[in-house]
Amino acid sequence: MKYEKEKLEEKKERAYTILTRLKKIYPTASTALHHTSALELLVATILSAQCTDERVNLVTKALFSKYHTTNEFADANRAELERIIKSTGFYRAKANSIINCCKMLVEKHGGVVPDTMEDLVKLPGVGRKTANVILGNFYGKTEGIVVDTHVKRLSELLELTKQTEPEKIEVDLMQIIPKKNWIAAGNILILHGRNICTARNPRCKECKVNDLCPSAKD
DNA sequence: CTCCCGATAT
DNA sequence: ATATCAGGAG
Repeated sequence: MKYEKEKLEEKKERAYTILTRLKKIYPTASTALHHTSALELLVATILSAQCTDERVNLVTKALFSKYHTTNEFADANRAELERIIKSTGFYRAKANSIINCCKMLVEKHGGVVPDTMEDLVKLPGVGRKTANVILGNFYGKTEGIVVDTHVKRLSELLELTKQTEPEKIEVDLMQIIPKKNWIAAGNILILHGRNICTARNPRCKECKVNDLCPSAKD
């Protein structure tokens, strides 16, 4: 709890310095999930739960060559869909989410993926994390910050928040990061989490912001 | 809080 | 063997 007494302004400045330095390492920070439409990004993001983006891209390559429209996903053969996405884990729940989600898109949104947080989180299998990914990376809208397992871990290690619940962490981050950087911030923290600040053996020596991290080890 | 769940690195 | 991977629902 090194930064327990840190003032809000100081925390904002530290966060800004951290993100500015990391931005230089990851200049083109954007989603690593392959997609050519909002629908594809939605499906890919649903599949990304507790699974590496690398594997998601492998699966979606086959998946998107078979299913193209919201209608096709809504009417998909459940067994076949499950078979294709099986290797991403949670495959029954994910197949359910994809099918039910696309059914709602067809029934209530004319088959189009909505571009507001309000509508997105009403979709089955879609929470704030998934909604923020779509809003930020496809529609160029910033209604929040993506808080996935990486952003959660780094925010806690860097003591940018004392919260442990993703939604509360997001509120804290939104308070200390300028809105125009919300999208980039999420993508940068995710990349740094994958490359350097890993969950198991974080490579703190190689970390360019270890001097600003109370959890850094040598 | 638990459950969903396969693949991979350690 | 075990922890972890772009979470969300009940």
